[in-house]
Amino acid sequence: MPTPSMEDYIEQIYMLIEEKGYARVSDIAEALAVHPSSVTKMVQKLDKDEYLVYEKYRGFSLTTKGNKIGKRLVFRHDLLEQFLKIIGVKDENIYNDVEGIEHHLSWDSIERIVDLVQFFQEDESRIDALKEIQKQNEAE
Amino acid sequence: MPTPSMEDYIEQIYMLIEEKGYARVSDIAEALAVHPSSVTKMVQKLDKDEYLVYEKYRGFSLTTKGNKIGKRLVFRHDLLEQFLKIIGVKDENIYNDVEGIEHHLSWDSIERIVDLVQFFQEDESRIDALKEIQKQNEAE
DNA sequence: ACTAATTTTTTTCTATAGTAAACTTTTAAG
DNA sequence: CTTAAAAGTTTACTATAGAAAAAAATTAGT
Repeated sequence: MPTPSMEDYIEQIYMLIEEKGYARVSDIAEALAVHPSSVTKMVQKLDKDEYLVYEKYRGFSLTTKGNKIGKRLVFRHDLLEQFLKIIGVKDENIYNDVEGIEHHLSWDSIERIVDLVQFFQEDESRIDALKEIQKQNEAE
Repeated sequence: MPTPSMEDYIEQIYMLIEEKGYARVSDIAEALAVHPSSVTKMVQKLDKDEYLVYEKYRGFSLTTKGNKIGKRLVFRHDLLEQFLKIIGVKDENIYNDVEGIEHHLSWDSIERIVDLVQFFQEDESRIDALKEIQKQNEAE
């Protein structure tokens, strides 16, 4: 099982590869706001654990295992962003909150949140009712 | 700002004091599943940061600051348990998930979850509608 | 093709938080 | 009131993850 930090890297690498076809150390460092030296170290660990294949100075690509996990991590991340958005969390808090919690929820909880998002999407009046409660509570 | 680990200790100490009037190193160690030596070390740090007053071998008690924070942490923990319960997460996953995420949500998100819990509590048919969606999704 | 700039890697260092084992203090039993 | 057990503390060690600075490799400009 990858650690939370390993998950951050796998997720980010997956997204970069999806978006640009490849992932470089400096892109990852930038996206995760860490130093390139930290990226190199982690990439070496991810290679050892077979999430990717690493060739010094030449780059790396996800293994089947890494790719499969990456896909799930991105799905989970996007779901949680959607969820916080729906319940009215301010945009400026969403990224950090998702970043913090995504690694700590069981897949049971994730599935329940899938249902919950669907619950709100399939009948917009539910969102309105929630907003109404928020307005009430805000007033106090 | 306390780290996630510090929050765990403050929260646990607050609960023990509420429940029994005092908190001992061994109780905390037991509750958090760490060794007594880890508790001593952390208690010393919490004393240095003025969340509690520590007297070697004699015990400790929360400062006003520690008490105020402890109260909020326990509130947050209980809220998140309620939330996961309502959306149908299995009991055996709730504790770990809450333990994982509680330190990583902004107070903005916490307030939105307060509203969400109220949304479900104030009209039970909403819970039924959610359960209906869960049944559908489970079938697939 | 050569050198300068960029990118990546290595090495050494930091902080947090936990453990094990030895040690000290407190408490409780006789 | 002494001593054994229990509770708590210290010290030295571990792992994870990140940073700074120096070194190495790659790439880009001329």
